[in-house]
Amino acid sequence: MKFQAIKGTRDFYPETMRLRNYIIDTWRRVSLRNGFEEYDAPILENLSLFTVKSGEEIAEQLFSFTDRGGRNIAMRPELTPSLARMVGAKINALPRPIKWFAVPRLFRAERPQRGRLREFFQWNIDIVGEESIQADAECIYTLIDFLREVKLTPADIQIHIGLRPAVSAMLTQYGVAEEAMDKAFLALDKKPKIPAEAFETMMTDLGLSAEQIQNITTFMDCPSEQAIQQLASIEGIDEHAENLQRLWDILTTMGVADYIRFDFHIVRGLAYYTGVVYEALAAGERAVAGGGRYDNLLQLVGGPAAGATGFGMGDVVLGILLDEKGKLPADLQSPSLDIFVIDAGENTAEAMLTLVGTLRERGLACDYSFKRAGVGKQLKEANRRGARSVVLIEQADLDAPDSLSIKTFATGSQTSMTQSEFLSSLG
RNA sequence: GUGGCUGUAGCUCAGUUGGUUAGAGCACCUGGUUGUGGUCCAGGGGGUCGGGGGUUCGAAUCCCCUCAGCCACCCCA
Repeated sequence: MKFQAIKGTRDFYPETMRLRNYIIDTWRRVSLRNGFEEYDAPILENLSLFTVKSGEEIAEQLFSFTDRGGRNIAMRPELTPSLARMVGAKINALPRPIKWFAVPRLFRAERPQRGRLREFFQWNIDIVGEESIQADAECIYTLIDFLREVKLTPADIQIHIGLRPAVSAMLTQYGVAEEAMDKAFLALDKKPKIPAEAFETMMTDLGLSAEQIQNITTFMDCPSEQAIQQLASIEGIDEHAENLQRLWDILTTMGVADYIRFDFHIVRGLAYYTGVVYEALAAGERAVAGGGRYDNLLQLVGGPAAGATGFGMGDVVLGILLDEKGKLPADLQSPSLDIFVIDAGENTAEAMLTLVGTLRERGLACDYSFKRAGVGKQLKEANRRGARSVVLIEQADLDAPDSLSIKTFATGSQTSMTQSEFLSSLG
């Protein structure tokens, strides 16, 4: 074979396309029922839209090219800068609240590995212009609503919620210098995955004493149930602590608290998060979803001075998780047709085409065999094609008594009727 | 960018210490069961053994290079 798909990209044959559609259709359905509106932006953007936010080094991690006019063009690695651009252009004309979702196709020039490809789809949920924790709660609720929809239980996956300003204040209170803050966050992020000694070494390297490290460790390892009370020991974050309590109350009232836990290890890489941060984590997998509040980001990328909060969920890790947990719907295994029409009589080929046309016009997924074969062969094809029922045409005159036989595969039952009786039975 | 593992049919794999025309199951296609599907039976197509070079009388098998895939690290928007 001379050509193959580009590294890190996927061919979607019908079988895998059904999976992709299932995921995206579910994202869309859940978004809409939670009151979000869909938007999208171009796949191609100016390279500088991304470098202004993340620095020049980001250019190494995305696909870009120079067009014939000498402009630097990037294939978008994320959607948020485009969102900022779009919102910024019409900020005063947009009806509030701005609850938007998108399912962009994204590209990143990274080396592929489990759960990470170079081309993928990502569900984005964002609320712009609402500063209150209610907006964060709404996003997290929508995330959980999706998890429930795809049958992932609290035993399968948990949303770990952190609070970046509180952790920052805690680290300062326990002796971490301002210039060491980024490295301290990185250490906290890694802490659950590395040995305790390795974490202590990292913190010692930041100039912390054993006692300071112990204070930090004790704070971090606090159980979720005591996380909010514990915040009282940190100075200057009363407002954040109240927000976290409010978040808990909202999600409890809405009946999804069993999906969440507080976990201050969650700090999420880049520094632009300004409030709650969270990741949907399943055992043994990288994060299925991640997000938080980013009140300064829109302005940073040239957008309006408006607060925002939201999350992203990639299709790759999600697909792996659904597969391994056995949560993929069984009907993804085969194609589906409402009705397969079988030419079963003498000179009924033309009547078959007539009926197929009528059924399709009524909006039914309907097909027939290209081959003029025996009834057995046609039934075999109907079964292979995933038809729920078949209509056997017994007589060329579709209005004659018993001209049609209707057979339902699931039950094996079969009854005879005329075309008009059949059509009215469809409702 | 760094490191490890793996490449035989569309998929999962077998292939004896290097030895004749490289096999199986599944999938696919055709036919049969003589007007009723899933089962079953028979047959068929499909591989320059990832590619290139080398050793040898002879290489899927041994050596070198290369490409690809997977996994981990870095990073994670």
